[in-house]
Amino acid sequence: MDVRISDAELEVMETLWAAGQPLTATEVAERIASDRDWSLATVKTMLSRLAAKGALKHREDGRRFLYSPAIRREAYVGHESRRFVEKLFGGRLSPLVARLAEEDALDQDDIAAIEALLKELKS
Amino acid sequence: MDVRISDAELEVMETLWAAGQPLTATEVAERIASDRDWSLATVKTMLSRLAAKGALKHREDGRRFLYSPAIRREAYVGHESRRFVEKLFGGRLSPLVARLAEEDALDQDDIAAIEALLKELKS
DNA sequence: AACGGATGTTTACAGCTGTAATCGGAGTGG
DNA sequence: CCACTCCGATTACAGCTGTAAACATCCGTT
Repeated sequence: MDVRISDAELEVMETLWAAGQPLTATEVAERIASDRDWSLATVKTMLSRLAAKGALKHREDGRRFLYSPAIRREAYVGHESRRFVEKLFGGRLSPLVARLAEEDALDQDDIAAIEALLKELKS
Repeated sequence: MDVRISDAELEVMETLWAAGQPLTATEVAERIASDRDWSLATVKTMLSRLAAKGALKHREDGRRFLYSPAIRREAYVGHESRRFVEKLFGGRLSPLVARLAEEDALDQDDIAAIEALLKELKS
């Protein structure tokens, strides 16, 4: 369950998560082409590696495969977030908030959203 | 200025940051030995790679080197934090807070600390 | 039946990582 | 002066990453 996904692989996962339905390799490539500048071969490599890692599964559809995520985005993102906060901030979120605040990486909207979340938590 | 530091290398940087003074390779190894189980050779490799990357600098002290960080921890941590939030949360911190909250990864102290920080920001 | 296109699989290859062993030069005790 | 030790530098090597080309196979068309 501890699937590590590289930056490039993540691009493919994001595409599948965003699609909300199984996609063929070609479809994935088309949707990624706009951002990154990958050849179809590269996308296929990513799909194979992700399948090998168990991050996605594929179902046969005649000649081709239909790929879909095998893990939920929330689960993956939550896992990575805990890892990150653990690694650099001793597992506490507040120092991260402090650091980003210090660097003016938080806008008013973001701050308000966080406050609302925390207020919710206390009730 | 965009120094990438791997997990293992980070262990060495943390040691130097924590030391607050230049250390020899042997000293670094001693201080790390408790956590990780690295040979002195491995620590030396890390020091060389970090020096090559410009993450640390060394000064000659007779026959050996005294190593010290070339970048400040706050700068590195801030950089990585922005990268991370950018990569998984579209650059906004609130969704990260939401995710961790959802997974009960925030304790009361942490929450209180964050609220205090944000309150400070608004004044 | 042969050919070309679509598709997954295999192979490629350089750079980074984790983890070290080994080499070569300098200083030290005898 | 010589063997030994300490230290940085060089070399090693497998696994992961980014990026892709080549290969094998099947399907539909000519």
